[in-house]
Amino acid sequence: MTTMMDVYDRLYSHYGPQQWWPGETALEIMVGAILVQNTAWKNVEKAITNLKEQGLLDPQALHACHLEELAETIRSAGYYRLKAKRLKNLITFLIEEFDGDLDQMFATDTTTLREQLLAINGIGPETADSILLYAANKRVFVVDTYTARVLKRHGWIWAEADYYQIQDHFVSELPQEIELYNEYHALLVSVGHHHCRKTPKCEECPLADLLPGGQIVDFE
DNA sequence: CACCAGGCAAGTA
DNA sequence: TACTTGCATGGT
Repeated sequence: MTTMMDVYDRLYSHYGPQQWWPGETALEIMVGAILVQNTAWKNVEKAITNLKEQGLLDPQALHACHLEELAETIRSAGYYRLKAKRLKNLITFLIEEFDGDLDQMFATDTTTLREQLLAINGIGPETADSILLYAANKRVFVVDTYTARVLKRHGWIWAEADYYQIQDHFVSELPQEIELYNEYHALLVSVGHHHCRKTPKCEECPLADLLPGGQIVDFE
């Protein structure tokens, strides 16, 4: 029987420590979490560089920036008009509820803050949890597309499992430690980038021998 | 050329 | 509730 800890050990042995999130400040991590929605990280990097050059990686500056100017600055991240609005929604929340103070925001009870984040238009479960784990340093397990694919293709969860069922699968099996949650999600993205894509390359995957019958359980 | 990327919300029935 | 569609740039 394969446990989720076995999977972690294999991924860690193969890929090593991932040093996530790839961002300097808490604000940069939150901005990145929105910009990376259904988008390659490479496209987000240029957008964040542009924001830094424009001096926009700051709560007050973002709040003061016009929507159209913000949209042009983050153009390379794709869905740029949509994401400009989503960034504005998050910043407005930060300014109005916490006076633009991230430490004050992160001092909020985790369950309450999660509900508040989910109430913001443009922030769903993965974005909220990414912010909580990687920006706020809270003990929250992040689930993304790759995570679902890895578990479903290996038959470790039923194909119809939703976000919260997948999240519970990890939380109920693993030691509940922030560092483990942090590293595990990053490792799942890494194996996703290399192998567990829509057209998977399972041959050299560190989890290849765990496939049921050596076959991919196709659920898409 | 087609396909995909570290989602989410709104519309339809 | 359960599908479907729009959003968009940039790499393979």
